[in-house]
Amino acid sequence: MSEKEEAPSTSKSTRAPSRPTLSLPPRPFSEMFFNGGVGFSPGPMTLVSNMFSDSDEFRSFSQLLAGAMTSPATAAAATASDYQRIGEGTNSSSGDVDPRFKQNRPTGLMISQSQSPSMFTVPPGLSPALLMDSPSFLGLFSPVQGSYGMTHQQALAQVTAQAVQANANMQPQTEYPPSSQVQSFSSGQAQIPTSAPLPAQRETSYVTIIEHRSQHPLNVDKPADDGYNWQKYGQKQVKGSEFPRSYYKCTNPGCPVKKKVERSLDGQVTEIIYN
DNA sequence: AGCCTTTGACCAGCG
DNA sequence: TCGCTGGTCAAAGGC
Repeated sequence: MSEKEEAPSTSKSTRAPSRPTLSLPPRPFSEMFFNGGVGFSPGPMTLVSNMFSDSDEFRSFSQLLAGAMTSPATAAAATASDYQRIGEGTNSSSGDVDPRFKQNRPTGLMISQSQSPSMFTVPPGLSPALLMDSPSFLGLFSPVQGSYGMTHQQALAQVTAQAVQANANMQPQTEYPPSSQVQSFSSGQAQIPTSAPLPAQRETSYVTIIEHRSQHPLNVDKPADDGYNWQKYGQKQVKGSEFPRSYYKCTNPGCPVKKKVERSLDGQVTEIIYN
């Protein structure tokens, strides 16, 4: 049961003890979402894109997440450190970027972008299930009332939306775990492929959020308790990633959601991708 | 007994 | 066509 398999011997340089920390491009994404001004039907991409625009209401996403944590086990901070690379790929100013971005998870990002149009990631600490009850989002996002019985795309959109709203709803709080629990949330701005027009159709939208966070020992082997039941169905050491990637699927009846989790040896969740 | 994890094998996509 | 890689399957075992 060791949550720790063999440490990937392939690792280039031992894990850096410290996660990249960037200041977060804060913005009341809740406003962006709900008052975006566009009577819109934002896809996850749009949502997240808005989410990470600039603002100074929040200093870091970790704060948001911290507030969103509903249980100690999920208290954590996500770092959007990789956001910067999202959609940006290697074009543009790759030169002024922390090398870690390129070294640590270039592939993850690429995968997220290109392999699964409907894929998106959500900070693990969020509680999709909790958000299920969020009328505003349901109404906003889709006419669907529940998470099941909807299309895969809808389910995806909803989970993302919920996660997003969770952040929005929780943000008022300012109390979050001490620094030991929350690593400073690094982030850049979420760079969504600019070339990709934010479509009216959410079918094609996708969002990738890579998060780094401190993980409580208790929850080491399981994905964040987000209200869904997850069954692990595979694990792989992915090339280009320092840590093994675990594959989970939602075991709730009719739930099409799957997620991939990368977790470091010390239990830190390094990446969660819902799709 | 049922659910979940583990893990090797298999398959598909891509260069 | 072949090898690599990521994702999934399914049997076995544990809790």
